[in-house]
Formats: sequence, structure tokens, C-alpha cells
Amino acid sequence: MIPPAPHLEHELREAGLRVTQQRVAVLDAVRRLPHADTESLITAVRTETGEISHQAVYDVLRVLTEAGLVRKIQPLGTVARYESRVGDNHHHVVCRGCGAIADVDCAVGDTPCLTASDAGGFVIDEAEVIYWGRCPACTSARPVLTAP
Amino acid sequence: MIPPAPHLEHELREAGLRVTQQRVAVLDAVRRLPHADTESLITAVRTETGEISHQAVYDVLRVLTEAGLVRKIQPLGTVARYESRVGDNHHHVVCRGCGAIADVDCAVGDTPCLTASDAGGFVIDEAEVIYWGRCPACTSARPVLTAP
DNA sequence: ATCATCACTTGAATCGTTCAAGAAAATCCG
DNA sequence: CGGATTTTCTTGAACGATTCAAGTGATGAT
Repeated sequence: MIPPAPHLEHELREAGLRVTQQRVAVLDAVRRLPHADTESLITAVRTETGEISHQAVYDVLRVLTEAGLVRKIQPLGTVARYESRVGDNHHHVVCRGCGAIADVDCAVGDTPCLTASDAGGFVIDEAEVIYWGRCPACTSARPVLTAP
Repeated sequence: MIPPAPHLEHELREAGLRVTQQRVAVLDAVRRLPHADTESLITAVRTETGEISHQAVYDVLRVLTEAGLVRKIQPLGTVARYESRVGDNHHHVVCRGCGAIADVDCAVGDTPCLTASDAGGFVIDEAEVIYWGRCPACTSARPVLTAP
């Protein structure tokens, strides 16, 4: 109904993908909700755009990920999350207290962390970094976690 | 039956854990099979030591992980894997072709990667790095993956 | 406008992992 | 050493995120 984001359409087409309402809607939702899990994205699309099957969302997310339009992340012990910030090789901090995720720019330069000291003969093309810690809120709420 | 590794017993006790045959057996299996998944560890323990329930293995792995005796890793799209090399802050390379995992020593120093440029107020205590690429075998087998 | 192809809907299945209750073993302590 | 207490293990079922499968509907090319 609403042909809302012509540039989103464009991006899909440029990536060699067919343009469907569902793909535009999901891509838009990932844009608006960085680090959202699949469930949240389903809810968002249904609220903002209209009916969609959960299977379609899983499908679209897989396709968008393979096309490089979104990035999938999944810290230990959490469900998969998605973001639209791709290609800039940034990383993530995860709060041990509340699970909040924030973006972190790499400290090491433009092609960061791609130079492992000895990769055992592996040809490395990507470095994925996850920092673990506590967010400001959780830090002040409970200064020390591992009590007696 | 076999009181095989007195030092393993010791480590468990030092970590404040009770010593059971199952814990010793699982810890030993993790030592011998770095980066093994739970299923492999269950098989290994049953072969080398004797009967054990899969639930016990899950339980023991959780306890050992919480105690810091083993480390759990789980690259995107794979099941959980465990290793006994802890405390040295090393990282991992995962092969996109066959899923093989290898250890990689950090290139940045002794307390590596803990200095993100701007962590948004997070207090960081650990950096987890996963490199993606292709192992020697997969590299030579199929020089370029993303064909057409 | 027509058609072949690809995407979505619907509904069920899968897999690793976790929950729950009772039996067995490990530590504590006299 | 022997019993009490607590923790851990066994057994069997349940869970939840994700995926599979078959059929219907939309997309883009001719």
C-alpha cells in the first residue's frame, strides 16, 4: 500500500533482489531498530506495515544477510539479532547485566583486527569482536556482581 | 573406577567444586578434544570412561564454565563448543568452508583488544574475537567461493 | 498481458538445550 | 567410621528459536 521508501527499493534491486512489500518492510524495521531480534522485528513490521508471516521474516532476514544488506549478530546465550550498519567493520559491547548491545568503533584502524599474529594458515576475511561488560545503568545499579 | 587424573581432581577442588567421576571425565574430555561440541564430548566420555547421561554433561559443562575451568564458544550458526585453554585471552578462526576452528593468539599484546575507542560508557572486562576465513584445506580445494 | 520464476503463507517438525522429580553420591561432622 | 545434609546425577519430558515442506500468490521478463 504505502510505497514508503524508494531508496530501500533501490537497495534491494541493486543487490540483485526482487522487491516485495515484505522485504522493504523488514529492511525498514532493521533500520529503525538496531540490534533487534527476530521477534521484535516481526512485531515491528506487523505494527508499522501490516500482516506478515513469521516464516517470511526469517526468510527475508536470511536473504538480506546473504546479500550483505544487514548483518546478523548473536552473542553467546542470546537469540540472533540484526542491524543495517554494514561494511564499516564496527563491533559490539554486550552488557552482562541487562543484555543491552551498543556499537563500538574499532580502535585499531580502518581494516582492524584482520592481522592475527598467526592464523595457522587460515585466510582471514573478517574479524568479529564482541566486548563483554556492564552498561552505565547496570554498573551504577550494582557496582560489584560476583559477590560471595 | 579409574582415578586417572589426580591433577584434575585438584583443579575441581580448588575451584570450590565437588569432585565426581562425571566432572573429572568431562573435564578430561574437554582437555583432549579442544573445540568439541557437546555431542562429541558425550560420546568421548562414554567411550573413554563409561556411562553418563547427556543431561549430566550439559550440567557439568555449565558448572565448569561458570567456574572458569572451561570456556564456551559459539560462532554464528554453530552449536556450542568448549575448550580448556582459559585465562590467556586467545581467540579463534572459523573456516567458512568446513567449520574447523583453530586457536589464534592475540596480536595486540597481553591484555588485548580491551581498549575500544569509545565504549559508550560500558565497563568492559572481556573481548571475544572470532576471525572468519578459510582453512588451508578449503582454500586450496576451492580457491574462490563466491563464484558466478 | 502472459508466463515462468521466485517469494510468501500455513502448519508442522527439528534440534540443541533446559526443566523437573526422584535416586545416588559426595562432603561435613560427630 | 557411620549417618545426616547437601549437591549432583539419572530419567524422561518439555521448550523455543529456527527450519522444512507443500501449496498459493506476487514479481519481473517476454
